[in-house]
Amino acid sequence: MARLSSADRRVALVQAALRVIDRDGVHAATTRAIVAEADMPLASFHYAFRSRDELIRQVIASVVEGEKAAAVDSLVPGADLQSTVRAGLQAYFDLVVASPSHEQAMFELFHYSLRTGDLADLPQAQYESYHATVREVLEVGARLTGMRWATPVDDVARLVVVFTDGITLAWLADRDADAAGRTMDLAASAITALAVPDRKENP
Amino acid sequence: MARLSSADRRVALVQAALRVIDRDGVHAATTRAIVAEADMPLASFHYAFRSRDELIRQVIASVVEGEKAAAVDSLVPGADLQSTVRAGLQAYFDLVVASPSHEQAMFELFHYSLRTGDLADLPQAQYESYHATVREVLEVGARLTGMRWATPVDDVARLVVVFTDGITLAWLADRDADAAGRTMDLAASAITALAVPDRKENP
DNA sequence: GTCTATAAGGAGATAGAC
DNA sequence: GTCTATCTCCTTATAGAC
Repeated sequence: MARLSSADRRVALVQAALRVIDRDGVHAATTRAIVAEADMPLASFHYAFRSRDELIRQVIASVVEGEKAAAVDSLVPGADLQSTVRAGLQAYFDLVVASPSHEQAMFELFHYSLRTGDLADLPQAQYESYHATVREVLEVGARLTGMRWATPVDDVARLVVVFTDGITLAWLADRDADAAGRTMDLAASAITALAVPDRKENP
Repeated sequence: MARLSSADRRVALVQAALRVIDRDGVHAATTRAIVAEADMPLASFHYAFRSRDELIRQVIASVVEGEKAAAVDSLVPGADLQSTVRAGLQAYFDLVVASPSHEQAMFELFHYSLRTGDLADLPQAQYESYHATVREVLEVGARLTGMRWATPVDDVARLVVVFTDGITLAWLADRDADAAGRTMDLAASAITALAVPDRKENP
């Protein structure tokens, strides 16, 4: 194997850290566990990162980007806005069920940041990114189904994230996919109720 | 100070642990930090509890009880169901704002349990307790305002917990109380939409 | 540049003195 | 019964050999 550049080493460590966190949780992501996962000697860690928290910061930036890509993929236009929203929620939920520990890891990273002085700026940025991403999806979804949001789209986006977080937590606790489905039905209705037909569509 | 019985010692340690967790997070709640908070020698810890996780189990049982009491207190009947629900959400949210790190601690304990084999049974019990408590409040709230739930009350209760969890997480991230208020407005509407006038009230 | 070896400190749990 | 002193293991970080 060729020697890695410093930048490549950082990327490899971030990916290894994410694998460890997904598998065993944030508290298990020690420098030793991470370098073992990346198959590197321990000293390489502090050659690439100043501290463990500097790596965690990169990990969070990386996963937030990943969520953004996943959200955009979730837009599968349906017959009307309600079925589009319901399908989007289901697409997200399917990801959660496929890798529950990844979603757990997202929450753990969030709470770890809240408690860590050096990372205290991350939670706000994380949720701003979520809200901005969902807002874009909402705008496209409404346009594709001839609707517009009667409530400020910022507030609708926040509501959607509230739903996805809450639905995820409840399912992580009881693994009741049927109940989660019923909550998503209610959520899709509540979200769709905030839109009205777009008059500009048929002038 | 008189010597404490074994049972009293357990209670004192659980309360001390909760104070440490609220203040500094679950990861900071080491046996040493807990006995220091309780002003006891280190060895007392393993005299009262077999392991740290056995204490954490007690802490979770204790805080879940606390949430139950708080939820019942949140029932302040208003003019109609919607304002009653809105006031209940606000009462909960006021508690979050008053002690954010306590609500953070609840989430941390939840995620810690999910990752810890010995405690893996707790998250489900924790959410069952939440759902049961909210269900009772919902039933009383509907009755007091002459309404009944047209959707199974179990599903409504789950939706309410989804809202409170999601609203709390978003506020912990951006501390935007105005945005949280607008989400609570939307939530109160969505919840109230699931109830209908109770025909039996005026036979 | 890279890695072995080690420093320095914190963790849970317990042996054994009183 | 109670607590001091300690055991053993694991952590982040770095010094210094190659």
